[in-house]
Amino acid sequence: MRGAKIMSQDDALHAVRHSMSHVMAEAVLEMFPDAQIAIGPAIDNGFYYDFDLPRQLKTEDLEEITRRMQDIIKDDKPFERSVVARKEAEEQFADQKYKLELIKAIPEDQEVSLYKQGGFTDLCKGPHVASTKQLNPQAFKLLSIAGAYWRGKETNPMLTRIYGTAWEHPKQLRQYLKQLEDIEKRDHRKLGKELDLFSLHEEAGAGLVYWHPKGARIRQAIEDFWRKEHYRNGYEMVYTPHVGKSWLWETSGHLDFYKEGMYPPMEMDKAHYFVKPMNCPFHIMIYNNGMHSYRDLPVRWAELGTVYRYEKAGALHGLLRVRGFTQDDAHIICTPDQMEDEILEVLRFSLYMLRSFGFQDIKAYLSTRPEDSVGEQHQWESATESLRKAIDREGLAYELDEGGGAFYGPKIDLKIKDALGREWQLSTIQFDFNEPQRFNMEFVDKDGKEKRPFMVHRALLGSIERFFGVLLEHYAGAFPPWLAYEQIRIIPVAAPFEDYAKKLQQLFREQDFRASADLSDDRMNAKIRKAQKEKIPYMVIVGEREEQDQAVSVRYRSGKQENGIPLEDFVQMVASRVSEKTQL
RNA sequence: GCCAAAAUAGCUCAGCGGUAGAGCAACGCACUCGUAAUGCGUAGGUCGUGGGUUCAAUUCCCACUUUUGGCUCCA
Repeated sequence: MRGAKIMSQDDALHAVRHSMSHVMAEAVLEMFPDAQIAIGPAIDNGFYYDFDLPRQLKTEDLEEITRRMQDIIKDDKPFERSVVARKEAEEQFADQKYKLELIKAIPEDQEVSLYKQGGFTDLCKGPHVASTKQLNPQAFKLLSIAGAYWRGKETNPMLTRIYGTAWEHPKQLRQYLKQLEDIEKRDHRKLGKELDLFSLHEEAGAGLVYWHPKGARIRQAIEDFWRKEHYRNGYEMVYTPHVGKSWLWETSGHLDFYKEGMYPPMEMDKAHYFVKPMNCPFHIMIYNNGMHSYRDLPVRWAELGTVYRYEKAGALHGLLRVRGFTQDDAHIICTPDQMEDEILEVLRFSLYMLRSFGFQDIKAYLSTRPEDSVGEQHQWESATESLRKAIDREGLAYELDEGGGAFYGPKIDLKIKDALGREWQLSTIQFDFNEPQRFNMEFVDKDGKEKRPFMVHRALLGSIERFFGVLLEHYAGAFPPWLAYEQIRIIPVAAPFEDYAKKLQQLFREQDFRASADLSDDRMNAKIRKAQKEKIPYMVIVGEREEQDQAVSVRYRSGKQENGIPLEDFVQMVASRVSEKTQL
């Protein structure tokens, strides 16, 4: 389930949800006495239970399961906890292979507890509500049937998972279902279609994005800002090819470690060319093109580099998971003693960028050395330490992901929370101890000796496609004026004022505003409705009064309206909203 | 890739063994209008693709493609 939490998961609610999953398991066992049961925990907003069933479940089955659950709840069966010997538990679940596996996995020093309600006993740590009567038969809903591998491993059998949501009161359930609807309304795929921003075409290839003119305008606004800020922050832009011969990918190690993520090779002149899944080897080619003195470092090279990666068919999702995307990539190549400052600067820059787009709630995730990895231990330690220091200096909240780094280096990921409280990973700052060595990168140090530089990969927005999708949902399509594909729609109240409308359009365009006049033969009301549905921030409505006074009447996207604003005042107001990047 | 559901006009959806229907959008005509839909009319679909069953398939069955919700993975 992708869904935001409405309330913090207090223990009572957790017990309700967990108990609900047991009730569901009882109901399912009533229907399928031969079913194998796996696990059934409480999760955010609800619960699930995994089953191995004799036949496939249909959506209609959920109705019957629901009815049976309601009956069980009404029976007021107590949840009885008992602690049993391992042997006893194994006898109890003699014909439940998944449960037997779970029992074996319980550490020796831990007690084995069972929970029983009515005719159903489950291996379970608890806790549960005291009796099914404490569950509200009107405060839960079974949401979906999904497949899930036993213990999440692809090689294990696929079980049938039933998801449900459960609350203490029906009112909370209704609230939650309402919120699911809100999330659906904000879905970037829906908004992208409604606002005509982008499309995907099954017949032309899954996971490949087509940017329509309106979407492209917004993307341009993002990219223009991005370039300007990168130059300001000491970056240079580079452009690199989209394909490279196998030598490049052998050297980088991608063909060893990342082959399953790459598009298959193209053959030409007896050589294999691969479409790039990453930009780094190309940036390194530029670096290795000549000698570098320590005086030249750091180099910071950025590129909006479009890469292609094979994603499993089932993983594709709108703009959020695609097969071709543009990273706002950059590589920082520096001496070891520049590293700490560079990291701090990247982190600051990243936070500045994210905040500029309206994301205020930002959290860091620091990932450290995994078991299988390259590089010296002291390198890992100092790199990790400088990442941690930078996070501290910026006063960011962070979580440690021990062993979660890439094999080639530690990293910081930044996640933002959107308007609905959902978390999205955007920025990533990663050390790389692998490629500098593989490509034999060097710089000449003060002592005249050739040494190996440090390299950091970083993407601030992540991928433009993904970032755009997140932004679209965050604003529910109502982009702030600096990003809006059309900032001003001029609407004459009637045909005689079309000339004034055209004049305004010209004037606004000279101010670099994205503006258009609606000269269609719709009535004014219809034009307003249209502009409103397109979520255009400013509607400028003009008739006789405005033309006479060289003024405008403004209807804001919010519905608020102001009449008779002098033209210059309006221009100035919009200009300042745009430059300050504020809403409306 | 795996499990489940789905694919009908540009969009949202109805229909379901006898080769299709609505609303919006588009187009045409009339209306000339002050803050979320003026009226009337016209046109638009080999019902995702390929097989099969049948006298007959958009409808039933199979495969494929894609989408959706999960599992897994991740920018």
